Amino acid sequence: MEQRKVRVRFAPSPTGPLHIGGVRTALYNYLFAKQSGGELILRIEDTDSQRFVPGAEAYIIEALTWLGIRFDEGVSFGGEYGPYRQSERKAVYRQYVDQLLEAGLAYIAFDTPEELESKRNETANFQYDASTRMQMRNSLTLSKDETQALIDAGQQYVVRIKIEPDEDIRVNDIIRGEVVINSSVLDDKVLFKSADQLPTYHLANIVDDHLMEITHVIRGEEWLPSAPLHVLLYRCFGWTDTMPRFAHLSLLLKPDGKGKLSKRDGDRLGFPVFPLEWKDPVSGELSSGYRESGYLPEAVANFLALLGWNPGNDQELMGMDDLVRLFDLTHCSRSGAKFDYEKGKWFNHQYIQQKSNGEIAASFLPVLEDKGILNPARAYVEKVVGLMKDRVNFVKELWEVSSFFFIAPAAYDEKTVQKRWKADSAVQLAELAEVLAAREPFDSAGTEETVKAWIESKGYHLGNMMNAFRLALVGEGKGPHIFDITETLGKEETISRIHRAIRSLANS
RNA sequence: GGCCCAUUCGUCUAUCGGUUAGGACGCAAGAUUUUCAUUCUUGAAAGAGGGGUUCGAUUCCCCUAUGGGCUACCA
Repeated sequence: MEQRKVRVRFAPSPTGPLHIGGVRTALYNYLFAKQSGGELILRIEDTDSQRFVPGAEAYIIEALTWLGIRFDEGVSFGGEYGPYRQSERKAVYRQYVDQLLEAGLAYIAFDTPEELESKRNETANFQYDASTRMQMRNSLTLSKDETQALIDAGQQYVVRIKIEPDEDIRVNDIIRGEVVINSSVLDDKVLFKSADQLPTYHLANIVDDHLMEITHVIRGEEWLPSAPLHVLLYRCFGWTDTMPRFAHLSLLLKPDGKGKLSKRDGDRLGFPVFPLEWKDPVSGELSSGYRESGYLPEAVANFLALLGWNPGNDQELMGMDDLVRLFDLTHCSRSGAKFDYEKGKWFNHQYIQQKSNGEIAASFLPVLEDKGILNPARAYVEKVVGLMKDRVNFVKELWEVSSFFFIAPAAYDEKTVQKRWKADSAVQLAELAEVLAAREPFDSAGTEETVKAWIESKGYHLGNMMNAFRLALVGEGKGPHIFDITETLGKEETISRIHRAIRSLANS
């Protein structure tokens, strides 16, 4: 068999923001293409003029770019096989529809939507197929002249594929193995619509995949039932020798309950189901995105990759390079994966730890500005980040745990005061302030040594002393190592906070 | 309703006939620590049910149940 260069495509419909499941499909296509040294193509399947949403296409490109998914060809990326927007390929499809018509593999049907509707109502399980098409109004039941007359009269019609009954159609799926469906359960699907004079997904998909020399179709499980129809279409066109291999991915399911993950689950359960924030152009409704929620793209990619695939061992933390190297379609699971948002947070935590303090500080700066901390010293922010980043899942959470580094406590946590502020705390801290004033340099380890030696010489209780000290610096009973705090705050601020605490807690 | 796909800890999953059924998230406990976290250690936690095939089934086959998808002039 001829060795063709791997070419895969991600082919979304611009009907709204890209769903996280779609993002995963795009990611798998990307990983597969990269590891085989192949090409990834972005094709926009906008053959449903009714559901077109402005801005969706740009959203899709921005989202995938953010995640690090790079296309080699397609809408906005150029290439030799364009145009890559199906609405711009009308003439191409018409030509292939005519080819099918001439070969007698498809036929013209005049039945109106209303007629079909009433047919479906009066006949249970009505299906437009070999068993019923001879009772309908189409080019099979009408004479050639009658058909032509109707067309000339401007009568609207669709083109349907003529499926021969009673044949087992085999689809070889990389993930699922051989799937057999009898052609009798398939209906004579519409290939070309009268309403908008565009092909349906089925026709456009096969024609484009063939023309664009696609070698592997990696798509969602929702397409599995129509895969036999697609196989049949390749046969009708005589393209079976270059028919792509199929891989149908299991779906992403709701974390709780039943069904596949939907837009509403995000709102209901409080996590994003879209990569980027999206504002519906009509309703104005805002849907949250992973990017705006503080996720690192690497974390999202890693998390998503593992939802339905695994490297065959225990490895979980994988950067894009690792994923490209390890990805394997045969290791994709056949069953749907419930979306585990908690694990997604954990991945983000891991990737925050991997980033340098400088990088995290850069994304923390806008948060600080938002909190009124204008133009903080960059080195100071980086130092704080280094001390605090292992406590957070998201950059924005850094503020909650480290605000005391930027704003001296104005109030002191009541419970902590009761527990940690002893009768002699004020006196002891005042003495401590003097010891600190004399200490030079003010580094963490050296200061700790000095203070501990002093406490011991005075016979003070170490725990009581330190806890009161912490209360003075932080305002509550938590935080990093206390001398890391003093080093970061600096001598002047440290001593100032001690006096401040004494003033307001002296009577406690 | 019909057709198709699936079914291992709560969740994501490993196992490609023989394992004390492994890992991770989450949860619990302990250790470390002047605090809160982090970290580390430990623990609880699974083969849907029933038939086969086999010396032996989580693994292969069938049935049932359950879940999911599709069933449009939507993709």
